[in-house]
Amino acid sequence: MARLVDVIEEMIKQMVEDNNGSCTINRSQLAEKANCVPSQVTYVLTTRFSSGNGYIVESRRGGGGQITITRAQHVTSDDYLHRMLESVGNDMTQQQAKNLLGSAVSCGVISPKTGALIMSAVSDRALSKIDPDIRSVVRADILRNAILALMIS
Amino acid sequence: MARLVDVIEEMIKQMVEDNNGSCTINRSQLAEKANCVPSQVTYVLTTRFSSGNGYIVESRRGGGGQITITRAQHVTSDDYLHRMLESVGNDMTQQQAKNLLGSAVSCGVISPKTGALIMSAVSDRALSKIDPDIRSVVRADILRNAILALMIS
DNA sequence: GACTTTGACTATCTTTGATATTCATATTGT
DNA sequence: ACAATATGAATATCAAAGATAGTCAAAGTC
Repeated sequence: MARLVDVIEEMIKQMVEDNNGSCTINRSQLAEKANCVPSQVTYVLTTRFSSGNGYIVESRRGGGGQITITRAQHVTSDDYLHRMLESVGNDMTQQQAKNLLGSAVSCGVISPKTGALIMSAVSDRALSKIDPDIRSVVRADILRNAILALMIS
Repeated sequence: MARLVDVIEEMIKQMVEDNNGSCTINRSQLAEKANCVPSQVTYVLTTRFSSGNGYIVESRRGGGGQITITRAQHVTSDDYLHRMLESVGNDMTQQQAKNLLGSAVSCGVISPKTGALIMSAVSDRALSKIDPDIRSVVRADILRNAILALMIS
């Protein structure tokens, strides 16, 4: 029942933490360990380790190819918030928002309370009255404003 | 004949109460158990578990999708810490400690920074020099003392 | 008439696999 | 030797299939 994405996410995070904030993996090997196809690893990296989530991912193909995941060192909260702001695109699903805020919370840039507050403000429930066609766009708007408010205060 | 809404409402409330004020369900499974269509569950959640009713509902679609219902109750930090203290038994594994602290952090009772600090203090890594036979017992001791310190401060 | 029940359709997230792209190294032609 | 090419070994991409939950309107019930 455990989702593959969660398993792989946890494996990578563990390796990063166990190794001073950075780790290098072999995609095929990790896929084998997690018992999945290699592209699943790529999926996890794009959905859970984007720059918006505070990680830098570099890779190389070909013989001896590899992927390096580094937890970004954010000098200041302001810096982090700026990057957060940039990573909010034109639209954003609930899940994407959750990931983004969760990362900010786990980095200590915002408090859990603040994270929960913002999350509740951009949840599908809070926005249920909005036409689903534009909901994700509205969510992105609210999120950008919230982040700006954090930057000012 | 009891109405379906009431049956489902009761089932969910029971689960929430049985599980420390929060439970996670699978919509289809619950619908099957209640012998109804899945959307009926959604209907109950909207009409009986709205934020106005003191509940927070979060959900996720897709594979492994789920719905989490949380009773929003006001518990003082001190209450929480007391319960935490009680739940630390005679011994505690690293994972149990992680779960306990994670919950406290996500409830906002302690900051992520504090959670990480305590976790590092009771990690297997920190306690590696201790005989594995008594490690879990020592961990529980440290944890109890740490929680007491939080309560006093 | 208000609330409940149902089900077809939609939206979102995950998993898989086929194909494309890139890189290192071996091979070949001159 | 050198440059060009072929080969094999990785990773990236993308679309289709699968798995859930949400929406909405019509039908049913009290």
